Amino acid sequence: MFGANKEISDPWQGVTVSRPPIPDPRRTLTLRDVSEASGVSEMTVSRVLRSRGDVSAATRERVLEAARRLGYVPNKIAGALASSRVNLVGVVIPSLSNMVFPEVLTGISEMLEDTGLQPVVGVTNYSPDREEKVIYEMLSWRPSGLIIAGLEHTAPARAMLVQAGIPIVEIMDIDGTPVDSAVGISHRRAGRQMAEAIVAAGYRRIAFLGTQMLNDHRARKRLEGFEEALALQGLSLVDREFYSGGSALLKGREMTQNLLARSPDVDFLYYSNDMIGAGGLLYCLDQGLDVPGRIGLAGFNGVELLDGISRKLATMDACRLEIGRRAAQIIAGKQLPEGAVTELFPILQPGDTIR
Amino acid sequence: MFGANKEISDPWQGVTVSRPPIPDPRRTLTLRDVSEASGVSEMTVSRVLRSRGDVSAATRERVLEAARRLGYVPNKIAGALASSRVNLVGVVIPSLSNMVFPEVLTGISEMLEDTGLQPVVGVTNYSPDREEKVIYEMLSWRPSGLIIAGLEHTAPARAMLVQAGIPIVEIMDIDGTPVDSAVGISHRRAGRQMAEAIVAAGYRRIAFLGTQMLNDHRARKRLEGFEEALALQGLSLVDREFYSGGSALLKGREMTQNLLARSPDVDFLYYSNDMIGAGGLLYCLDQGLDVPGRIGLAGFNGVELLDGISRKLATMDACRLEIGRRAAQIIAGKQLPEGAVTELFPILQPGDTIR
DNA sequence: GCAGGGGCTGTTAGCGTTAACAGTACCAGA
DNA sequence: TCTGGTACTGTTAACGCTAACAGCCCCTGC
Repeated sequence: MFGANKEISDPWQGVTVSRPPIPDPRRTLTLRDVSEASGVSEMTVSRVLRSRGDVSAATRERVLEAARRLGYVPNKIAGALASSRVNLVGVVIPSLSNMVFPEVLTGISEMLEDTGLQPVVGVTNYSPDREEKVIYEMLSWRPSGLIIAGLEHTAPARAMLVQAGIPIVEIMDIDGTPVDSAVGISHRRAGRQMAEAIVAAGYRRIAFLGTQMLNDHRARKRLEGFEEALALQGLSLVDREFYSGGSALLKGREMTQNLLARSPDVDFLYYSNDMIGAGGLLYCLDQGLDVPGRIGLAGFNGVELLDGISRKLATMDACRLEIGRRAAQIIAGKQLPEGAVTELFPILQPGDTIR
Repeated sequence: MFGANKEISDPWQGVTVSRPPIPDPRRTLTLRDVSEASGVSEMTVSRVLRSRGDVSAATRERVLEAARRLGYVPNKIAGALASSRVNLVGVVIPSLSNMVFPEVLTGISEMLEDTGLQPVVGVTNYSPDREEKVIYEMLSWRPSGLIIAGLEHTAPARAMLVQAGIPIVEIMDIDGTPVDSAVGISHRRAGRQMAEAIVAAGYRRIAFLGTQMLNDHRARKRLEGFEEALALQGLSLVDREFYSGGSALLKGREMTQNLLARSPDVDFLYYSNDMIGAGGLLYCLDQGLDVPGRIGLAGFNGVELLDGISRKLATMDACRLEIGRRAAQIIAGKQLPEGAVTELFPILQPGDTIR
C-alpha cells in the first residue's frame, strides 16, 4: 500500500492514478497527499513536519512547499496513536466564573508554554459526579498528566486517577492525602490565621458569611479552621449567613444587610470570598458605618480585580498563580519531584478593614 | 491476531498464555484486556461500552463487570481514528481573565450538554499569531466544529478554517464577512447607539477611556461607531485615555483621575468596558462628583458581577450567554442553519449614570 | 420442513501516523 | 582498494479501536 510512491515519476500524475474514484476535493488531507505532491515517502514528509531525523535541505523545502500549498494540517489523533505520546495536560476545575481558576490557568499555560504541552480544561461546577465524568473523559484521551482541583473525589474517580499511570497533581488544597502529588495551601490554617488576627485586633462578636455549597471543601475547611481558632480563644460565631448562586457583589451586599438587620451588634464580618466581601464592604460604606472602627471585614483570595475599591478589604492571597506554575512544572518534569506535597503560604493582607 | 479468543476456554488462562513477556501490571489497559477478562471478542466489548448494537443482557453484564473490575478507560484516540468521529468542539477565545468569555463558555457548555460534544478551549491573548497556532493545533485534533471569537484572522488562519471542512462559527461580532457562519452583535451599531443616547441626554463634552490593544477589534469598532455618531451631531471626542494590562477596576480609577485632571470640564466618560467604567464610577463617587448631573458615565458588556455597586453603571449587554448558546446550536446541528449570520441586539441599560 | 428474519457474536480490514529497521550512496581513512 | 561511517530515504508493522460484513442459532409462519 505504501509502495505507491515507487510508481510515481510525475507527482501530479500519481495523484489521480493511484486513487481509483474521483478524489473528493474537500476530503481532509493526509500525509499521503503531501507525499504524492512532493514525490517523497510519507515517512520523509512526517520527518520534515516534525523536524525529526535528517532530511536534505532540498527535500525539506519541497515537502514544506507542498504542505503549505495543499493546506495540510497533521492528524494528531493518528500521530498520538502511533507514537503513544499525547501533548495534552488535563486540567479539571470546579468553575470558571469566579476569578480564582482563570488565574491558576494563567500560571499553568505560562509554565507549559515552552514544553509543547497543551492544557485542556474541564469544568465540574462543584459536582462530584460531574467531576468523575470529566476525569473519565479526560483520561480517555490519554493525556500526559492531569491537574485537578481539590483532594476530595468519588471513589471511582480516585481509582481512575491511581490507575491512569500518569502524573496527577491535586491543586489548591493540601489538607488531605493526595493520589500522587499536591500543590496548594492549608485552608484550615488560613482560616485559623485570619481568626487569630481578628481576635488580636480586639473584635469579639464575629459573624460568617459564605457559600452554601456542600462541595466547596476549601471554603468549608477555612471555616472549620476559623471556628477552631475562635474556640481556642473561648469565642464562637455570633451569626452566619449562606448564599448560593447569583452575582457575588450584589449577594454580598444583600447578605450583609440581612445579617446586620438580624444581629446589629456584630463587630466583624468574615466572608468566604473577596467578591461577597467587597459587596459587604460597599454596603457598610454606603450605610456610613465606621470601618474598621465600629465593624471590621475580611475576605479570602486576594482578588486583584477589586483593587479599585476605595477601601481595601482585608484578605489572604491564595497563591493562585504560583499554584498553577508549580503544578505545571511537576507535570512537565521540571525541577520538582513527583509524589510530594508542596505547601505554599498565603500572606494575610490586613488592608483597610481591620483596625 | 484478533483470533486469540478462540483458543481461550478459561479467560484467565488466556491472559498469561497470549502475552509472551510478563504482563506489566501498570500497563494501560485495552479492549483486549477486557475481552480476555470477560471471554468475549473485543468487538462485543466495544459494543457494550458504547451501547451500540445488540448484546445479550448476560454478556453485557459480564463485560461491564470486567471493565469495572479492571478499571478500564476506553482510548478515544484509537476510537476516533477508527470511526473518524471526534466529539470535540474547539473554542478559540482571546482571554479568560475578563468576565465576558467565561459566560460565553457557559452558554456553549449548557447547549452542548446533551449532545455528547465536548468543548475544548484555546486562549489567544489577543495575538493573531497565537490565534493562528491555536487554530492549527485545534484542527489537528479534527474536531467536529470550531467556535472562534471575532472575524479578523491572519490569512493562513482563514485558509485553514475554510479548508477544515467542519462547521465554523465566528462569534461576538458580525461587522465583517464570516468564513462560514457568525453569531454576534454589531459593535459599530452598539457604539453609535450609546453615543446617540448620551447626546440625547444633553452631554456635549465627551471623553473616551479604553484599552490600548490594537487587536481588540470589537472595542475598536465600538469606538468607531461612537465617534461616527458624534460626528453626525457635529461633536467629537474632547479627550481620550488608553491603558493596557493591570487590574481593571484600579486602572479605571487611575485613568479617570488622569483624564479629569487634564480635562476637568468633560461632562461624560465613555469606557470601553464595564470594569474600568466601574473603577471610574467609584472614583467619581469618592470625589463627591454629582453623577449623573455634573458628569455621566457608561461602559459596555453588562457585567452582572458589578451589580452590587451603589450606583448602577450605564451599559449595554453584549448577549454573551445567548451568543454561546446559538453558536453551540449551530455546531450541534440543532435548529439553526449554517452559513448564515445571526445578529443579536443588545439592550441599552441606562442605569443610574446617565441623566 | 424450510425460508426468512431477528438476535447475538465474531472476523477482517482499515483509520493516519510513527518506531524501528533496512537499505543506498557517498566519502574519509587505513 | 576496502572498511566503516554518515547522511539520507524508504519499508514494514504496529498503535487500539470501529465499520462492515459474515456467520450462527433459534424462532415464526406457512
